[in-house]
Amino acid sequence: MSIASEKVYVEILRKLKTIIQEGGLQAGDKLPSERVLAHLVQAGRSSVREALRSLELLGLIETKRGEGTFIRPPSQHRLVEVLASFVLHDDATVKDLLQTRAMVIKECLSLGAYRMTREDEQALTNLLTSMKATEDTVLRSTLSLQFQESVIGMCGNQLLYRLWVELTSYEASLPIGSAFLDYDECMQLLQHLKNKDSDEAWRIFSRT
Amino acid sequence: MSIASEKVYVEILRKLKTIIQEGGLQAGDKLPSERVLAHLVQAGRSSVREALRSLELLGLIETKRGEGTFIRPPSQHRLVEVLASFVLHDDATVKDLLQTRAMVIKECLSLGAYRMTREDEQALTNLLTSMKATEDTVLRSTLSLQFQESVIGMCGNQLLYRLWVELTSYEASLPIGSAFLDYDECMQLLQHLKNKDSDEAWRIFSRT
DNA sequence: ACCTACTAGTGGCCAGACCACCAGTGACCT
DNA sequence: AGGTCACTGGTGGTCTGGCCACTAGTAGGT
Repeated sequence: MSIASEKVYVEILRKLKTIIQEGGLQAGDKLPSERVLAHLVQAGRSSVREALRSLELLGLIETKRGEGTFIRPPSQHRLVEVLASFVLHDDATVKDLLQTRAMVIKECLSLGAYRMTREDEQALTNLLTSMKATEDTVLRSTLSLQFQESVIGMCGNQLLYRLWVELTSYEASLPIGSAFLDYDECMQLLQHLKNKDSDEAWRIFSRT
Repeated sequence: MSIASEKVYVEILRKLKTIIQEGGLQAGDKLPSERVLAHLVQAGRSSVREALRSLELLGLIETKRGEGTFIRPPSQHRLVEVLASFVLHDDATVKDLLQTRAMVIKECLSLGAYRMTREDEQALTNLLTSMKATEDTVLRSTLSLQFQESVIGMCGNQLLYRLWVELTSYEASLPIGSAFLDYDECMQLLQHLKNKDSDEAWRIFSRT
């Protein structure tokens, strides 16, 4: 037993993280099987499963019966969403989340406006034309989200980007939700970014 | 099996939620034992444990060997910690970290400046006098940290506060010099906050 | 009245079993 | 040679039963 007699599944989580890091595993990669992991970590399979289950619930990994366990891309995390589903209707918490998300967006915009390259511009423009072309509302909202994701990503700060992803996945699960921007808004957003006017860009988000 | 042949532990989570709601269980209350739950939910104990473990990782419940499982108050939820442990350590660069922390501080200051009460002011002043009184450098830095912590906490956003805590503690573990404020800086900070001048307050932090 | 030892109940952990499922493989038939 | 199909090994999904360590309450002794 370790010095601190820590719970086994927490220990496993830690070791799992080092396994992932040292193995250089990326999103989509396959983890060792539960039985192998149990042997690697010198623990029972059930303990390994307890650890994996925690991660699965959070959307950090995905398990497929008959195939294996795979690492999920950050865009599929459900950290905030899960917590929110259990802590119901806490107004203060909701306010905190929305407030924090707003802050992240604002910061990403002000960083991104000055980092936007010609390629970024082109990619965003392409998304816009795709948006205009389609009538499928589902596809439209997907593109809208992709547009936002690209804009946020331009900030060049991986940490902020992932924060935004987590917080947004929560907002999307809200009944009111609707974190989508329509075509016009996206276009204006792009224009403001071209002008490096992050304040105006932010206004697009805040006026909903 | 349910219609969608959902995974048992997810089903258990759902039932658990209804058990909590219908039982009117509050923070601090004790849940049924794992064996009882297994019987209630018509599942094996290991599946129940997998569900409970997920909740424990998030800090939604607390398990005490020999006693039982208890519901935790929202203030002890571990959303940020878990998020940080998986988002922070792998690909987060130092630049991202500092940038994000700076943003959190800035936002907390601008929120906090307008929420500061007489009590807050008094508490901060007390900390300042303690700081001035001591010569012990260790104690001084502790007080400095406490001062910052109080300032950040005034923003009234638990999420932001905990983000700051995580980011700061992580930053402190880096070889980079840490961010303590000396007595004079704390005093100026307090003065700016009194004037509700969050921009000037922020300058104290950013000039290091 | 106080301490002690016992007991029942709890979570912590594990080994093993069986199932459903998937992918690859090889034999078989055309 | 090409295509089909049953088989097989490996995987996660789940349950059972067991043993341990720990806690709190209790019955018993002093």
